[in-house]
Amino acid sequence: MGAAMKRKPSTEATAAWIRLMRVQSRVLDAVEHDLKKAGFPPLAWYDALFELSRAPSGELRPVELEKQMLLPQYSTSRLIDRLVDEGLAARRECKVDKRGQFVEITDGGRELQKKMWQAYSAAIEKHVGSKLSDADAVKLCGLLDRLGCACSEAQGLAVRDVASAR
Amino acid sequence: MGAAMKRKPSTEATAAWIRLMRVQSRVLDAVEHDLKKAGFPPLAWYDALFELSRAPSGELRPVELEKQMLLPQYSTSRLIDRLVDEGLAARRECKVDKRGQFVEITDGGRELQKKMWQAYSAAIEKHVGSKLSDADAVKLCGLLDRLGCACSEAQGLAVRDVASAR
DNA sequence: TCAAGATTGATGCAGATGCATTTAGTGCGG
DNA sequence: CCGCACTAAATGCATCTGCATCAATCTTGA
Repeated sequence: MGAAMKRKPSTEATAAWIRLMRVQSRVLDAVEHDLKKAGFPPLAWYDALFELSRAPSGELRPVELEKQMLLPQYSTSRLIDRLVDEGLAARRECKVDKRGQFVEITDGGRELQKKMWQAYSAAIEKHVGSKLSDADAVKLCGLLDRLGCACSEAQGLAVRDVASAR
Repeated sequence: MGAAMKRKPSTEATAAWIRLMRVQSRVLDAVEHDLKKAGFPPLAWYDALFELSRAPSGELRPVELEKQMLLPQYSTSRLIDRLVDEGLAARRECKVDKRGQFVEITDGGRELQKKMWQAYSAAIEKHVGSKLSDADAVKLCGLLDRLGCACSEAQGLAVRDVASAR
């Protein structure tokens, strides 16, 4: 493994990289914009509420949430702060490990999650679904999955459950 | 166009949306990480230097740069501040429109852009190229292009030129 | 049993971002 | 020529992020 292992990407790979960055950015901006226009908080709040809502008893350890959401630890900690400030979640003590805690979604949190899904799903349909046949969406998934390394586990779950999330 | 137009996305579309977000985030993180580990500034600096370097005379109006990079105005303004602070670009007055200015890449800027391309291209190959055949990369491009609305113009250029950028 | 190390979560600080507004200059219609 | 709407770019302010570090607690192994 010398300096020679720094190989150059093909034109095709570079083009795919650029598309991946640009298209994701555009689509995400569009969806976030729709959500904000409808008066909702950022997508990250939805993701957190969704993960909490589908957890047993509606509660998770921050460290679990962190893994699900692929966020850094401090970022999760502050997101929880905000959810708690807004009454969407509550911190509960963890008896078996006093360092830790549980974060439990509140009724208000569940309600917001459901309301957001209305707008969120409409935005996905508008910015993704309407531009791609189901067959093409499947092809796109397959190609993207090859780029993500070990992302299939958490991802697979999320996909299945999001789809049935209402 | 009543409330009924809020249609629900298919399972496939939702899965594609999730993959697009997660995979992009992972791949971008990986590439940015490699770049940072090699001691380089963020990718946005490269993009700006690249746009400047390929512009006629190596200079652009901030408003042009903004359009190329799909960044908000204030963000471009501050990015230019940083490039100028580091001696990678210089602000030059615009005689035909005194509100405006030109931003010109310096020799140091061109040099950094080239050095970064070494690490950047290696990272693209490592995180994208090596995981996808050229044919699959082309397929991925095609599918992604259908999600991005009018992104083809600037994108097409960038792709062609990035590929020949050294 | 107890010290060393690992793990959980919070936080101080510096820098970045988003938003609204400001400053300066252009160009058009009257 | 002037006023008014418009565009270019910068900036004040609040918030958010990343990084390093901290405090508390748990676990391990001698």
